[in-house]
Amino acid sequence: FESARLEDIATRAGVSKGTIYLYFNSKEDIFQALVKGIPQPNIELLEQVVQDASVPADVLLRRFLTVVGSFIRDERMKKFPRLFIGEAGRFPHLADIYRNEVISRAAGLLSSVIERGIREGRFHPVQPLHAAYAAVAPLLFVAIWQTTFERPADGPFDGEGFVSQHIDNFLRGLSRETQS
Amino acid sequence: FESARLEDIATRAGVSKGTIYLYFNSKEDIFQALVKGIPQPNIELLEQVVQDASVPADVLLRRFLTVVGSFIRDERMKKFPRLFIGEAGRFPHLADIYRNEVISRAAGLLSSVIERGIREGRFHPVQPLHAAYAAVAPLLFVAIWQTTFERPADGPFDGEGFVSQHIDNFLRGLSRETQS
Amino acid sequence: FESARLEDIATRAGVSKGTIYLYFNSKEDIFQALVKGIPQPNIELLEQVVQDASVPADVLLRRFLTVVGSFIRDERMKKFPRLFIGEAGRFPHLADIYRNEVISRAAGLLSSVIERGIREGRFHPVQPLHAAYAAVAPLLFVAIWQTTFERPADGPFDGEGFVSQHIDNFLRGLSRETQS
Amino acid sequence: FESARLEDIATRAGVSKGTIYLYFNSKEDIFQALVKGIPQPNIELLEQVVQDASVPADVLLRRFLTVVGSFIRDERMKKFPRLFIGEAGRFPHLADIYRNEVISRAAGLLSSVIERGIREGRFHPVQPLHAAYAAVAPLLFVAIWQTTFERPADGPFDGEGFVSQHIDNFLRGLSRETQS
DNA sequence: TATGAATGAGAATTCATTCAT
DNA sequence: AATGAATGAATTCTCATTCAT
Repeated sequence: FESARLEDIATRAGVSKGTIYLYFNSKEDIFQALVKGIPQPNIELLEQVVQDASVPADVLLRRFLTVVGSFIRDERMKKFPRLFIGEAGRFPHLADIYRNEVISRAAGLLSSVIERGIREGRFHPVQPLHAAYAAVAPLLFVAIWQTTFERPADGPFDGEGFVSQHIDNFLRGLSRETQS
Repeated sequence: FESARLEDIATRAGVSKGTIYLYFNSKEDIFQALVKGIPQPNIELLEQVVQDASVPADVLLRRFLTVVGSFIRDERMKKFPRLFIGEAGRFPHLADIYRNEVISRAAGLLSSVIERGIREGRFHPVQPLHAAYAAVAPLLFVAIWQTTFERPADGPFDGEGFVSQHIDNFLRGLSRETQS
Repeated sequence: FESARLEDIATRAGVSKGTIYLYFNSKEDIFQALVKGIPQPNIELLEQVVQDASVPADVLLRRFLTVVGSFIRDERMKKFPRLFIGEAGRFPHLADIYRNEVISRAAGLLSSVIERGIREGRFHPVQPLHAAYAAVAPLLFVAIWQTTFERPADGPFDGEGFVSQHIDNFLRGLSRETQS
Repeated sequence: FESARLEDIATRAGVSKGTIYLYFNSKEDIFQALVKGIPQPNIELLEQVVQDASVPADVLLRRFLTVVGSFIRDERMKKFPRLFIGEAGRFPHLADIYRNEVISRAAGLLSSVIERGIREGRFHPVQPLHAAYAAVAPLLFVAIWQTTFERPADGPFDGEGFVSQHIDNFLRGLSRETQS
């Protein structure tokens, strides 16, 4: 699903152009279905992760970002950000869908964890939604980098190492206790 | 230059489509020139910021990110990431241009500052290039968010506040000394 | 059978698209069968109407046009002219079918009645085939008007009144005796 | 302009597909322009024909139908009825345009002449709009016949003779005085 | 006999690029 | 140097037709 060309999507799915239209009414429909089908179940999983109030906010935050980080390194998820950013010009409605169904929901969950951490005195008193976006941005960066800018000649980008270092660093910055 | 359609570029520049081809050989050329014209001078400025070895790495890092943060909130710069990500499908070479001339150079500079900070014992011993990307990702996020996902109904996104909080948090996470 | 799309035809017939091809080799075949099934029995009825040589030509003509006029206001018959005219672009052979099996045969019959009327001195000495077409044209007009141009907002077109007035007027024009 | 395929329209106009879109925004636009450009000036001419109140209604009617009859045998006009009937399925709006801008206006004019003839006692007291449609239907028939059903093998259809006989017959039927 | 998933040629439309003036 | 009319390859979508089950 990485290409925006309908014919490529069809080829990759092992069918022909026409077949696609048996299942979707338009290209926009396909994207809508992609969003509903792939990231949304993950978002629902995240909702459960967050609800566990017995876990300290910093542990929860680490867990949350780790889960998002591995989601986004999944081959199919990885392609979403670039796909939606690229098609946003042609189909502005798609950007709204991705924002409302994925980004805003994930950021909202994350922001609530951060808020709790602040209330509990574990986190610095930051603006929670901004912090949520800042936490997620490097994860999106991995997806965009690997699908758009990475070149074989560079050798592979160590997404896992990058994500884990980012989480460590982000949590160190957010937490009030000194951490060596 | 916000639109990727050649006709819009021409209209906006106040000339006709044909005229563009007197100065550029192709759309790719135009983008290359855009990159040379707008972000590159800024990159060169950053090169100078970095060369000042008398300034402690943490101060330099803050300075660097502040500068990049205000560059990227400039109306024209803001449009670049989305523009290049969007066109990367059709013209894969464009992504290379942006990567080589902007992202890699900025990340290289940043990475060298971080490396120095580690050597000087001020920063945690992180992978410097990864840290550089993680530092810049939220800044790119602002640009992509504002050009692709922001909706008037939400009220404006406070880019300045977001960037400044990110810099504080990032530096807190990277530095070895405790910071309240 | 009002739609020209094979899928609609199948749905309306309560079978699947594939089933249609068990009975017909092509869309052209279906149309041919449609013509055989619906207008042709009517044409055969008309053939009998015409054969009654004991009836004066003007009476016969009125009878003939009245029958055609009520045929064509039948819901299914009404759709034929538009259907064949519309498909003629893609399948030129379809036009031939409708012409040969319906129009030409009906016009031939009508023309023979007119010829007899002329021989009997009841009708003006017109070109019989032209007169036949001119007699039938307003009937086709009703069908085309109602299926293509009529809009609910106008209120319904009084097909019956139109046809009956046309028959009166046509016969008045064709007959030699003065008629008030 | 007889074909509904955009590429044929372009070829016939001596340009390429793309060029068409410099002048029209869509296929629907082309049809709209065709209606405005070709039949409308003729309708305006008819409006003047009708305004001459010094001419008896029967003379005016003959003049009107003769003019319409020669219009419709013009190569370009001839193609309109079939074009609009054929495309009406895909673009219902086009049928409205043709109806409102051409058929209804012409029928309205004709109907007013017939009304006058009835008031003057020259014509039988018919329903004027129905009579107008009945007068015009054979003229449309010529257009549809020649563009859809005529085959070279038949020899050419004598459109002129057909029209003139129809006018004679129609007027004989409509007028109150006996005419041999 | 019946199905319905799959096909692919064909149609409308877009847009980077060319070229005569 | 500048124009803008013209091009045609590429893209989305439709629909008659096929074929394995």
